[in-house]
Amino acid sequence: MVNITLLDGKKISFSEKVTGLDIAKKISTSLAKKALVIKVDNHLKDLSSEISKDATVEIITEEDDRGLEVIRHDTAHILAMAVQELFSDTQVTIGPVIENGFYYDFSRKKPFTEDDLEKIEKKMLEIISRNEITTREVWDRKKAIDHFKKIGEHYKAEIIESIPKNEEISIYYHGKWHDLCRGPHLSSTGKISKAFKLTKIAGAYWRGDSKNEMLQRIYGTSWRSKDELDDYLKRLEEAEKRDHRKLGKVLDFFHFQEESPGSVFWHEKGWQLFQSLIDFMRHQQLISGYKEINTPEILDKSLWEKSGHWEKFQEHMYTTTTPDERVFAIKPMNCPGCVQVFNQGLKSYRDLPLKLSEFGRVHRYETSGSLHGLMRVRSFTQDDAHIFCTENQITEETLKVTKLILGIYKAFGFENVLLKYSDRPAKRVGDDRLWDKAEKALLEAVKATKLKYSINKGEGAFYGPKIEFVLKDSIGRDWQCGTLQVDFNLPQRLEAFYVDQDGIKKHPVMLHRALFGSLERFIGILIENYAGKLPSWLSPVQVAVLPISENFDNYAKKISNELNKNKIRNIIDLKSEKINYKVREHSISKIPYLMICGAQEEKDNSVTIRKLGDEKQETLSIHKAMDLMMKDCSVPTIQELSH
RNA sequence: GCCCCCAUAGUUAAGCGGCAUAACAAGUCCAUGGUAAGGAUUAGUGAGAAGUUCAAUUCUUCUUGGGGGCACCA
Repeated sequence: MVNITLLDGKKISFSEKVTGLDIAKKISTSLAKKALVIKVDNHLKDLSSEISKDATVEIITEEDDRGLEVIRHDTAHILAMAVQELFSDTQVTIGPVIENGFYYDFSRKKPFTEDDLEKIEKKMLEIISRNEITTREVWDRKKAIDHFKKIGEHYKAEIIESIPKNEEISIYYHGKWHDLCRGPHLSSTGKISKAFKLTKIAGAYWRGDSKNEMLQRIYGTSWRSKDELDDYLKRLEEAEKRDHRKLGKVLDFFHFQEESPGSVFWHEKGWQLFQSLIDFMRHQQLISGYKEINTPEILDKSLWEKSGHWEKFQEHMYTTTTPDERVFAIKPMNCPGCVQVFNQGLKSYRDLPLKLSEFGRVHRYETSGSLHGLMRVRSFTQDDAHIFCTENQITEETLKVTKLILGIYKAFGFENVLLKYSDRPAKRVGDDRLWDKAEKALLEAVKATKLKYSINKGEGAFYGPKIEFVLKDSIGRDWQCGTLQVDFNLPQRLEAFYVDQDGIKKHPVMLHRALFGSLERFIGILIENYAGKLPSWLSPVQVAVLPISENFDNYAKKISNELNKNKIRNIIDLKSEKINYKVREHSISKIPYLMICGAQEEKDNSVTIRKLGDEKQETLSIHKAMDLMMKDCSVPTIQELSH
């Protein structure tokens, strides 16, 4: 007697062992048709797997996301199958499910081409049509290793060797083709959705290690139906339209060029945006008790040796030798410079916490392949600050920083923020006792924020553990922006002291923190988040003044002057084009307000305002128009933005 | 850094082993206008280096930069 409990609590009894399919059939024939896999006591299993003792069973169909994942996994399998049918010189390795699809890594001397992808897709469709039956076998470990070695599948043999001893080695057959796999799988290839597409070819290291061979990865996406697939492809297209590199060019914000790979040439408009963000941040920091400083870009090698950067960070550092043969480094971080400012004049415990902020431009040599528009550059500006405090102040100061960060992100509409806590890396400076202390203090502070956090082992900075503030952008990518690090090391190495209550000189603790992280990256994220349609306070040009014809140029100039007086960033378009043309042009360049000046307006000292995205217009007196602009275009505070 | 792909006018693209195209943008002229492109006209182009060839923008090699990934990371 086998008693099966279904998810809704209903029980079905069978006189002997049953398969998942039997159970589905018992419930309804339509369910049996739709069933893909089953979940037995929390383990996903094949539909054909036998259940011989009482269990809780869930029948999973394609409507379930877990069902879709199984479909994707199967699609990855037939991708491998198709590739091996077409290209016999190919070894298979791994092929997992990822967000929206799957990939499979292959080892083959000759690279796959775009044309190959089409051939492979055709072959995959053929395999689905052949409706090959899936069977599962459990093999002896040694037999499996020998077998895969014999047929030249050395990667598979290596995988089996690394499977924990207590796990069984399961082999799946789809017709004659077979692969090592944990499963579960659909009962035949005919059940696989035809709504898939192979999307790209890429290189990927075996086991993700750059020391290993580079394999060829084929990515694919797969969905329940053609409609879902088309939807997905459309979403990708939409995301592409928001690409900050494209918009940055169209909106005339910035450019890159060969002579300085990974460094931004900011154009007038992009730089204005940059300055608006700094204004915003400067004001917030002032309210929060920070003092702004600025330190040199180039500092003698000896200081970097002292701080530990020379030893631990050199691969990212630009250096320069002067005609007198002194070696300098261009700063990759602001901290050593900041400590020099702290060290001027003896500090008392009464001065702590001392918060020194700096909009510091740092240079880091990054590998060429990692560069990506504004998101990953070689020269960037941090909204950096170093908080010198006592051990007892760490938690409180961390909470203050967190609050400030969340407030600032929220002001831009980023409400989805995660924390990542990273502890000591292999490459580090300082005594492990100090690390124990720093990690404990920071982890406590993380817990005190009551935010969701994940732990990244060994990913801290070389001088201290860190938390990272990760936000999601409009196309679902995670970006690390803010960061906070607890540092007991640099104050010692760079001889920072304060005099405590008891009259004894002690080292302060340093909290390194950045909120936007990199201004450059943050701007990239903002452009994509707003699809280029920046809120008016950030928009580089806030108003375009458009005369209806040349006859009203002078009146338009008067309006423009009025805007200038009120510090509203505006342009005036005196081109001899029709108003239709001008409205179109400036709408495309995403200027928040258009002010139209014609006979009517000149007559009663007014302007007609058209807001970006609206079709209606409103005629206001100059006075009222200026009030509206000043209200909507000035740099706000967090408090104003958050409602 | 590694694998694959790409490089044509200010921008987006087309094309060809033998005069290099189009659209938009820019300039000039006409039109003087009321909310997403008025008309005419002018000028402007194959990343860099080497090779094959009678002839290279086109084929080959290298360099540089860019893109998609991997690795690395703010």
